[in-house]
Amino acid sequence: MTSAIPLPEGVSEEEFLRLDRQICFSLHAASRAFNGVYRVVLKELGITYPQYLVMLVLWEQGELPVKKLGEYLRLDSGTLSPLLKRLEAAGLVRRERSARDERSVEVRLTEEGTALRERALAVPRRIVSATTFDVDEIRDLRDRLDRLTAALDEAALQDPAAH
Amino acid sequence: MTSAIPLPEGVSEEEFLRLDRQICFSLHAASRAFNGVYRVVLKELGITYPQYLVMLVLWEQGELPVKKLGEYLRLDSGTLSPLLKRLEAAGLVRRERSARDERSVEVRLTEEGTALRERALAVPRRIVSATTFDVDEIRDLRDRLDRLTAALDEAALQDPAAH
DNA sequence: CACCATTTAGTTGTACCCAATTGAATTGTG
DNA sequence: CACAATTCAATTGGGTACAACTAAATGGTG
Repeated sequence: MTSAIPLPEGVSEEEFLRLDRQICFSLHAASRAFNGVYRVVLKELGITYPQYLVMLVLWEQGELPVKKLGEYLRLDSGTLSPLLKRLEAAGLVRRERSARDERSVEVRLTEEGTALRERALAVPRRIVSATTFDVDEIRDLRDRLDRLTAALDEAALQDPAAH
Repeated sequence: MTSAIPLPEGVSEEEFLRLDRQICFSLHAASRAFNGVYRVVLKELGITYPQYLVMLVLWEQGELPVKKLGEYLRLDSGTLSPLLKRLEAAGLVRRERSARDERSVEVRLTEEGTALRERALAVPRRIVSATTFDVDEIRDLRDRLDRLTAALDEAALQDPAAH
């Protein structure tokens, strides 16, 4: 059984090409544009955007193992390990092997890492403001993107088999 | 003169934090999810998603200099140079210094590169289908993302001065 | 013609991102 | 208890992405 194809029959291959190109370009561009604004805003904090995402989770959750961090952010250890080392080198976090489970590494904030939160408080307002979107538009866009992500993740799992 | 802040006064800092987190995370996730689907679909063509974007432009435009390619894709030479070398190593493109202007490098398709288009024709349909979005939804999302990108690009230019 | 700013690719260094592998620790089963 | 399967972090390798820099070529301007 193939997955549902919600597109009308009468759409030409050229039309698909245009649509595909447009949506991918737009998404790619938006992602990089966001990154660009974050680069500017976070430069004064001395961290990158993915590092900021990690800090957000730590500020919210306190300490937690690399595994959990990866689940929250959907990143694997190949991405997180070097990133966390850089955060440790910057003095913002500490990494310690768990006593209970020697396989696990606990990531926790240092004094400095905790203190950084104060300076980071102004970031979201600046970012949201930079979008020129109002609260409802942002929520709406977020919902659409989440729906898109769910569909794509689903397809990535099923497609290799469907070929 | 500061840029317009379209947000109501009564929104708390915590609310901004949530919004910021959600929209950034969702965009990040969507971008990577798209990349994941492309990875799966393009594996049989032996190219990556950014390489596919380059091929799309070449299939459409014929030959063109690295500079123009970068303008179309919003990528600089630091990204394009190694990418194009890989496409050349794969036998899909050739790079030749322009006779008119020795600074410029023309990128053109090989026989093999041109031939690949046939096998790539099925890609857009599969990608669009994977989104489960219909044509209107895609166009609408594209428009929102483009609006977002324009606003963010604008902000990235002005923000350093605004501090 | 000589000088200088500009244009264009390429290189280097830093940082993500993912696939695949490694190695240590833990858990489940007989 | 022994041993296989699993879990978890780290590492390695290939591929973007961008900033800063280099180097060659071009195009004025005096």
